[in-house]
Amino acid sequence: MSHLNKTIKDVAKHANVSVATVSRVLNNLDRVSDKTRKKVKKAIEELQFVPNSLAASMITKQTKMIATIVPNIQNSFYTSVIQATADVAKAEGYFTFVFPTNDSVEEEEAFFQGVLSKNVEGIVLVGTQTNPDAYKTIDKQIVLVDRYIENSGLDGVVIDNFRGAYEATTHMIEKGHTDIAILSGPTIYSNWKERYWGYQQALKDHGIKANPAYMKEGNWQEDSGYEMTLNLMRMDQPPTAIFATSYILCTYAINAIRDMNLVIGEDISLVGFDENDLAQFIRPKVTVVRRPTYEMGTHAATMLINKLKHKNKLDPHPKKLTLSVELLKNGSVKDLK
Amino acid sequence: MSHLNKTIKDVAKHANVSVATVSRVLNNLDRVSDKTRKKVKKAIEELQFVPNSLAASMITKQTKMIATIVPNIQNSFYTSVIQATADVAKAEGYFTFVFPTNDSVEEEEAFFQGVLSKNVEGIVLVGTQTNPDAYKTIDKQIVLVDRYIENSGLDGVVIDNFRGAYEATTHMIEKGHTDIAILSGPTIYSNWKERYWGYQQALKDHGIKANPAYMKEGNWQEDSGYEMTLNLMRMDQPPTAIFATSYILCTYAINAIRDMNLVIGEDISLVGFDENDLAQFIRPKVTVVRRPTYEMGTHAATMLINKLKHKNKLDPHPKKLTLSVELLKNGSVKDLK
DNA sequence: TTGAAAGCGCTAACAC
DNA sequence: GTGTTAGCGCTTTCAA
Repeated sequence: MSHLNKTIKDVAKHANVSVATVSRVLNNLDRVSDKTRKKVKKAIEELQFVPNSLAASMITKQTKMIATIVPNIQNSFYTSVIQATADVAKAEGYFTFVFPTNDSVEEEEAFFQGVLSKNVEGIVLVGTQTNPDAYKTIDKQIVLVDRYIENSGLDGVVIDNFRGAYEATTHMIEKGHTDIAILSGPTIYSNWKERYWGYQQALKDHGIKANPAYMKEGNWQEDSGYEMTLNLMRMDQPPTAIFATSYILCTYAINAIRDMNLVIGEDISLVGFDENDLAQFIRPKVTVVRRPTYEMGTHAATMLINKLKHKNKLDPHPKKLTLSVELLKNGSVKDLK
Repeated sequence: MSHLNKTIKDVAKHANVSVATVSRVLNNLDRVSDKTRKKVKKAIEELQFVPNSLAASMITKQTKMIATIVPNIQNSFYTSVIQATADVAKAEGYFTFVFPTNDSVEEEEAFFQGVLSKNVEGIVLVGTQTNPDAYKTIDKQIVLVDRYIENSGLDGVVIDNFRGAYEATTHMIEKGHTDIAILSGPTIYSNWKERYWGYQQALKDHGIKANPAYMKEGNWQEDSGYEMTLNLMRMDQPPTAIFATSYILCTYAINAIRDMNLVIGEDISLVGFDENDLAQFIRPKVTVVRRPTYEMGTHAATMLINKLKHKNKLDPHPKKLTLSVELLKNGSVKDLK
């Protein structure tokens, strides 16, 4: 903020009008004569005046700023969401703070403190918390993405995790697999929990007893998928199929399988989550549960901005929008029949 | 910005002190007795008061906000830079707007307008413009990343593109290759231009005449690398080696090569830029020019924030920081000797 | 159609 | 140590 910055006052003086008039021109308000308007615009031009929207915010109580909070900004799922919110925000004239929490509750809270004092109007949040009351004290509009919190009273955009996992597992079962492993992230989050449930339900519905040794829960971060896959394949009776329930887990599973000199779709069947470079590169392509990642972001951002625009007539009922998923059968599941 | 928000005045009343005292406590200023401080803190707690840092900004001329502007937020190079600036900003108490320009000058300018009115203090910029005067009117601290503009008077963080390309090309030549193609992005940007120069210089220094038909310039976006690779390999005399000068170009080159049923390191040699999932997955691993992407971001953000902190004693000489690169010889270049 | 003036929530002299 | 007060740059009544 340069000290040399021109103010509305300078413009007023330069154009020989009052500050009120300049403000009217700036905000395209009515009741300014064409002549005055032109005069003011010329002055603005000549002084290279840039209005200080912060000062305006103090009065209008509108900052046109939102925040997008995600665990990580290098995971392609989250970047897709960020891209989407950025696009929607751009179209609506909003500016977006982006913040990675590293899935740390402390980092998230610290950021909340700071960004709330900046008066963001709302937040698109892939949160670290799972407690229904966790975000109760945040007196801002919030839309949760991917990880929903039941009974929190918050709006959210999610996918049909249960069905995605159910269909993926059923697909493997129908191909003759019964020894099906699952690589999961932390099941404290709704997304993982529901995928886990879908997997279990599919097994149950087909009369297959779930084998606890085949169920691996890692952190979604980094390379846990690699170790888990190695461990699975080194069992006395390894699974014949693996369901890797995230983009990252799938990537690491593929790497582990390759490093063991096993062939996907032959020695071991694999179903992943989300399309990704690797899963689409190898042949046969990996069968994956496809979800509309970008659309999740656009819906979330749109819901948020709609709420900001219609603050007065808010629907008090929390809305959870569930987008459907699709099983892309690409040939990485061997037919055992 | 809720209308119900407490203000410093409410706190003052509640604690039975003046607003000045509350302000002092808030900013950890001296000369407040322990007793008063405690009283104020208690009031803040009880009222759940969140200070409006925008109001403070108006007086202090400090907003603690910066912007990170990149062409795209789904490319892993840029996310690495964003992650880095976010990390540095976080450590320094700054908040970061993130904005993708899609390499559109118009979008970039529109964003500048908006974000400048929000009084960001500085900008980390992978810009769309190449004109030395392009950013002259932006009265903010700017640090360029990756794409430097000579004679712009701006600071920047880049890598030694020339040397990286020179060494990569020399490596191929030393393995006996003379028919070496290059996949480049838009050479209007310094990074591509320098890589192109490095490639040409290496050929020249080894007495190899450059073949214009082997030099392909695409847009860095999307899939141009795929088409370019196909076209190269369909030539009457295709190259024996390809230098793909970016992470994306390399990824698409790999896909194209696979789709033509050619074997990397055997039928066609390949050198890429930046490590990436795919280049590291396939065997032999792709030889790449490795650059410190995250460090580019941390250096840029650190330079920026240092400048913001020491505004008064600014070094008037523009600083260009060049980080070194490293050729990771991974075996995708066949030895023709 | 325009201007004067109050005030958004806060900081920073300056006084006591 | 603490309080009073002017004012940051802007919008918004209210008058003219």
